[in-house]
Amino acid sequence: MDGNASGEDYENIDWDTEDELEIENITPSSCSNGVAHNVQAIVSNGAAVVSNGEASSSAGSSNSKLVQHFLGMGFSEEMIAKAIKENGEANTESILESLLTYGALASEESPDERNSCHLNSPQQQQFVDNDQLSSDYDESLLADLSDSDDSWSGSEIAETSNSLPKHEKAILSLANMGYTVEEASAAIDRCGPEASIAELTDFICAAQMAKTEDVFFEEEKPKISFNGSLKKRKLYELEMRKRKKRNPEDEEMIRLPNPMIGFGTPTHGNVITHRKLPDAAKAPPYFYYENVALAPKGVWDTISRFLHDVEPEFVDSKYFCAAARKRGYIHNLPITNRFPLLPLPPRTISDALPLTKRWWPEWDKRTKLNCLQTVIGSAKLTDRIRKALEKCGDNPPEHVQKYVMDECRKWNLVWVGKNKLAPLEPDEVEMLLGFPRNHTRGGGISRTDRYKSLGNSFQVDTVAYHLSVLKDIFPNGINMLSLFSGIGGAEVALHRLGIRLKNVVSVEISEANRDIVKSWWEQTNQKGNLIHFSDVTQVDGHLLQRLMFSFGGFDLIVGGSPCNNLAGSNRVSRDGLEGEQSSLFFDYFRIMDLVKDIMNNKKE
DNA sequence: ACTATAATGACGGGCTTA
DNA sequence: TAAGCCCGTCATTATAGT
Repeated sequence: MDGNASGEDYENIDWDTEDELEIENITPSSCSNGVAHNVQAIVSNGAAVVSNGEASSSAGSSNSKLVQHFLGMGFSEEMIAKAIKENGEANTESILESLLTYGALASEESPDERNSCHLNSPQQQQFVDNDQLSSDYDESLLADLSDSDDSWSGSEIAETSNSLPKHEKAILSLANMGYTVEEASAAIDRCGPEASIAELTDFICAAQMAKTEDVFFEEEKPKISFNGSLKKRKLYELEMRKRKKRNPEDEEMIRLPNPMIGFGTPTHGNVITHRKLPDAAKAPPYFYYENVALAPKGVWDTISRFLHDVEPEFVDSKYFCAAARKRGYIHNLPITNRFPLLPLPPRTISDALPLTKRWWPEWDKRTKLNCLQTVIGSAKLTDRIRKALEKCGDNPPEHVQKYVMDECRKWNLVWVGKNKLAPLEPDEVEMLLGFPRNHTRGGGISRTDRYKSLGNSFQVDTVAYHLSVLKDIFPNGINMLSLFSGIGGAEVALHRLGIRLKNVVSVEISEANRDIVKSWWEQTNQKGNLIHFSDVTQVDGHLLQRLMFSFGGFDLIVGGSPCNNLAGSNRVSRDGLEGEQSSLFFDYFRIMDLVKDIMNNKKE
């Protein structure tokens, strides 16, 4: 994947021009009402803010890359600037060390210093009065606000008793969210008794991160590679185990369900109809996070802990279509009255690919395909298999059958002729994943890249089933923040559900993928606005604030962060959540937290 | 002929379930 | 205990484009 957040290619990213160009491409087709006009201005400004930020941290682009890197880890800009000044730009390790030291020192410093080490807490971000805005815009803003307010007023509200003193109540809620009492009270000590739960969780997360890094540095001081190593993961797991020992019943490892049907599927029905969300997860907006289910041990525990301790819903898409796809979803959506996309997709290979039936030998017992991945079997492979089969006539001996079946399962081969196996065609993958035919075709994308983009995508029917509950909640449509959009699985799902897409802010590193979504957007005659950005690490509070200000906040944040370093088929760099690409999960967390903060401040 | 892009093939292992 | 599964990476080779 060209998605690579820590490479040298940052220098090549030209925010202003690229984004303005993309906006310009969109605006003419969809700006009949002035809203788009506003958005254009806002996005341009947003980009300008980003570059201003880079400029203000002085000393050019490599510096800003550095700053962004640490911002991404959750340190405040002031601290980063300070650390860079002390250590110089060259030595990232010593900068990080300084940053962590500041964190440690802060606890003994004066109260004023306390807030400076908060993770990502936006400084007094508020919504300004919108006198200067056009009436069009005003209307849409109000409509949106009432949308989201309505939707949340009905949800179950806190059951914490009012008799408790404030700080004990806070400890209680934090404990409910899965933090230890020590962590909670330390956070309250540091942030003060008046601190909001969000502030407190921010602090705890920062502390946890720092702690993990600390262990790493203590034992590995000499040469550290920044892009997480296996050792780093091992140490992280060690830390997990230590924590578990300290508090055995508190830190239950997440286990995968069998059958993997989450809270239910269209065919299994809703097995679970009620769940209790942690308080912190009840606040708007709705969020939906996705990643591979079979991640290294401890990864889902960490992801869950960062996402307000919401339990993952593990679902295998083989219950929705003809191909397996084991994924975990963490979301705060209601789970009653879900409904599937119609028509229901074929759920066996022979129904999905009828032409294969004729050639399917009786000794191939498969009815479902395995997970659709990013690479396919080669022509040479299927040629070898054909020759092997031809040699032994109509009834291949056991060992040949086993050889063939092993390859079939490994490469998801299907029968297309006598003794002839073939990998799936890209349009067959599109169909299995629930995308319109030719969704990824043309526009300059190579076959190889089509497979890659598709292999990295959502299964649309599965995601749509989960998101279907939004249809009643937002009859007028939604504003969505789509992180790691890929080829637009969430967008397609919502569209097929008949949920209008008002404003979609989409962040996707691959230009080919952005083109795919853009072209889908045009072809489906979307009336809303599609706003593209390329790099999640560059999405900051200012940008979000401007965007949200323009259309009244997000109703939904969707994202599946990179699985490269989690996926089982990665033999080279399965480094866990700290891996080069997979660590972008922390940007999902960071951005979600920023959005929540902005939306909550707005209400007060 | 040279360059850029696309396709190919070699590369295990951690973890779960039966 | 054994079988089966997995949103992958990288260097090399083939092909397309000029």
